[in-house]
Amino acid sequence: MAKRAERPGDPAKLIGLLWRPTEAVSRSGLTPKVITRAAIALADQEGIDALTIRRVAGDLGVSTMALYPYIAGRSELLELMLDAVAAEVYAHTTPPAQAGQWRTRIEHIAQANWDHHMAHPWTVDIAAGRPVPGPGVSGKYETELSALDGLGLSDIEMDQTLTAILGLVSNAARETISLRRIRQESSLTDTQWWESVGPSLGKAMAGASYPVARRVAASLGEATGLATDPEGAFRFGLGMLMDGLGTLIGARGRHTL
Amino acid sequence: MAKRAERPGDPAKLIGLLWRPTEAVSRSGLTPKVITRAAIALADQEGIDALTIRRVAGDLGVSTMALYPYIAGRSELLELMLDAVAAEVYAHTTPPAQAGQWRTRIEHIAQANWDHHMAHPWTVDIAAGRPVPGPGVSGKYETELSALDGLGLSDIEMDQTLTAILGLVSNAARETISLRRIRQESSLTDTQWWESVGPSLGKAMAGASYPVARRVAASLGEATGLATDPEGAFRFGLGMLMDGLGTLIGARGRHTL
DNA sequence: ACCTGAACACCGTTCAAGT
DNA sequence: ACCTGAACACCGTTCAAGT
Repeated sequence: MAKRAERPGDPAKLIGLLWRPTEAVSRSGLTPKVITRAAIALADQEGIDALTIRRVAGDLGVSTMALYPYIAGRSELLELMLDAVAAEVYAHTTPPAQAGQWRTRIEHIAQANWDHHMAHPWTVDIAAGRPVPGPGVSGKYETELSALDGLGLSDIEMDQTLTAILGLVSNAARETISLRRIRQESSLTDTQWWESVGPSLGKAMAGASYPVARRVAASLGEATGLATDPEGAFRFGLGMLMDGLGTLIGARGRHTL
Repeated sequence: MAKRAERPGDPAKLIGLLWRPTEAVSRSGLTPKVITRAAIALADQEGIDALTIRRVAGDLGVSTMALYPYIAGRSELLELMLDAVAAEVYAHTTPPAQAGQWRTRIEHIAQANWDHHMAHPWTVDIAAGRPVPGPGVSGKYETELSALDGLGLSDIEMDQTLTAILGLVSNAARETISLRRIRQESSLTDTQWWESVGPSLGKAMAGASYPVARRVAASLGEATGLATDPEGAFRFGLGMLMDGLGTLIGARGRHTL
């Protein structure tokens, strides 16, 4: 974990980059969009740790410092990347009719975000600070809120419901992705890992006893072959959340409709 | 983001460190526990980026390389830290009676985990891979599953429900913490940030129109003064989740009880 | 047996210099 | 106007050497 001397990032400059990126092509062919595209391709293929300014510049065939006038710095580049992929989340998708079942609309949102995280795994590595004030993120937010509009929720409840749904998705995605990475790096399969850990763990745990945990872990292992099943947890959790939302909407409906 | 040459980490060695750490005190006074404690103190105060092997060694007054025989490497140290703080989550807490309301028990779990993340903000920065096979994490898991036991859920449903609850908590915690960090670093207050972003954003967005997003953002701004309210979303989401769980348990109760 | 220090192959960003 | 290269102050981990 290097110090990396990262600057906070200038919001006004960022707005310009997000909404009115320079289209003018200089002698090297660099533009904010070209750089952002190269950075996304790199992060998709090799992960966030491989995403260094030096590497992106190398991939584009220019010196490291050539990028700075176009992207301001690393944190701005990350925001440009997030906004660019956010614009694609619902691009290749036909949304369910607004007149139909709200459960279908919510499942559509959850699935699109799940697919999004799987297509761009680095999205789960970037800590969301203040919202990215760009066209991609704004359009995504508009699409998602619209699916929750007209159910009888207050504006704030709409935002909170959406946050809860997306939180469930990104949490499961984060765990799934980091499990996947560890599997790749460790060169141990899950079975091998358990074989390596199991016996010493059994001996080490000899004194202590965790009756419920032991029972649940055994059931999980039988059913999934794993000690943890983030995607299953996400689908189950989403179902419960929608059941709760149904109760809330239903109760209001009796009063207000 | 440096390459950092991080090794995957040896599971068998880790088990030993977690369950039977060397108590023998060498001439420097180093033990796994002493090192882990120093690392936690550093991460609590200065964050995960400040947690370097070099810094921990410096704080302990030894050379960098003196730590390696005791902790194996950085990734093992992180797991030792996670297990140590996991053991503290319910330590200073009186759990609600198992005979009482299950909602109370779930709220207690959620609150304890929220407090835990706030006390040790670096816990949201560490990607959970395979579960940490230590006494702290195992004890925490046992406590939490016990609170969900006997409700009529299957073992797998118990695990998935718990994952959903903890996911909601850690997601809200992660957003709250990274917002807090950005506020500290940027030296711009939220109001100043909006004043800096607002006008240029208004001009930039002139063409596009996001009617629902605009309305919801305005309501959020009025109510909370913020563009995002992770903690509110977490409490609202947890309520919905528990409503859904209640429906599920109730429906089964009618059949099975 | 335990600890140290140099070396390796990296970071993001600055600044002055080149074309 | 646009791009380059050296420099700064860092990383985790290796290995051989010291006490």
